[in-house]
Amino acid sequence: MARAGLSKQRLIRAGAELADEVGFDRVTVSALARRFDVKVASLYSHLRNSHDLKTGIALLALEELAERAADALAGRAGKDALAAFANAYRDYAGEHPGRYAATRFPLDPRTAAASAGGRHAQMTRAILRGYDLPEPDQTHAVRLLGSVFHGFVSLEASGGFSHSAPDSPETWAWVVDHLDALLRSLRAPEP
Amino acid sequence: MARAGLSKQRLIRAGAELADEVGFDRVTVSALARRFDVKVASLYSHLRNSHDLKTGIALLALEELAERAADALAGRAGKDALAAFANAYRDYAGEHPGRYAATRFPLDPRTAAASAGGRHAQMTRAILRGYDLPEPDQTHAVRLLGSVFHGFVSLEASGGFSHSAPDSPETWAWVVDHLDALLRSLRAPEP
DNA sequence: TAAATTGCCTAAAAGGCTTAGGTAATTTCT
DNA sequence: AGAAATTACCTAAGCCTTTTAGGCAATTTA
Repeated sequence: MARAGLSKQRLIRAGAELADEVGFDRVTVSALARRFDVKVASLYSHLRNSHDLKTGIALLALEELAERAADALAGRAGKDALAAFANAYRDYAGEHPGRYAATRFPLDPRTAAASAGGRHAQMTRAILRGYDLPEPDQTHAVRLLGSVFHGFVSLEASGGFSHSAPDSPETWAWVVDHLDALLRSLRAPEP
Repeated sequence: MARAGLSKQRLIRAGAELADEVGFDRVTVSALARRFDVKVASLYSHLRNSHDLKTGIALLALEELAERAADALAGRAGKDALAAFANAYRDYAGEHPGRYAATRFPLDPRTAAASAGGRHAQMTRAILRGYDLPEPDQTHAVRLLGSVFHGFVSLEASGGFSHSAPDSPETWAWVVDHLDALLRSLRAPEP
């Protein structure tokens, strides 16, 4: 009997595609087995359990998102960097809704520490460096940006903005604009 | 045999409690039946299906949250109203994490239209009235507030802010403060 | 080519969702 | 109050997902 050529990597990758197609919370070991035309139990040679699969998808998504954000940030500073970073975030969520949802999958502390999650915070701080904020404003600002980006993307994904003018890209630009203004207003005074 | 005295209302109420205890996505018809010491099939006289139960919990939560927000808003205006509204939101999510998660359950358009969701948007607009914003800034601002509140609460719930100083209530106050400043800066010029 | 490993299989248990159809408790009507 | 109608909960059964145990065949290694 020919083998299907499964591996943890391939399964996680296919799981991510499945998530984008049907939603992260509908990703199931069974559905994945069907996709490879293989019996369910076969997947358990590669995955400890269903939680393991979801964790894998989450880590993959965090990695991809971090890479996109890093690319977007390269060679930019100030508002330019802020906008590029914000767009990388929103675009990724738009193109890969299931993967984006996966980035919210709760990771146990050890896994989280080894994930790309830290790079996200690092990049946000890098953007803020251009605004030269004093502590503790900088930390507050990291959290504000995280909240706005995640909140916006998440409300947009659940259709919150879809039935009223102006359309949501317009609001997105407005939000980035005013976040920039807010951050500029916080610049540390010259010594 | 004595009856348990089930009803759709009671089931949804108990489902909401269960959600707060174990998480909204772990709310299950079976668990609910166990809680009432009744066979699973019995619940199907009161609920169409599991989706129906979750929808009910979502509607309950939206209702409760709207009521709290309305109470918080009563007799306040300007920054005072903004802070009270924001706190109502955050406090509710802190006290009732499962119910809060339920407010994000996707409702079909007809159900959503009949829900308390509309009142939330109305209240946000009421707060903004105090800032006297021109259109389309007002709509953008409604969305910004929604994004920040939801994003913050959601990141806080998933433990995003818990392992670093300053603590998250401090950031929350800071965020409300600077949102107020942002909104004030947008006030329509005197005619 | 024989031995060791690996990849996928069958089988089965446990738990969740849902429907169909039945019996006992309660309410309503006479 | 007693009969009739309704309601509340039950048993039974089918289907789906997760997970474990143990087996055989394909592949890799020696």
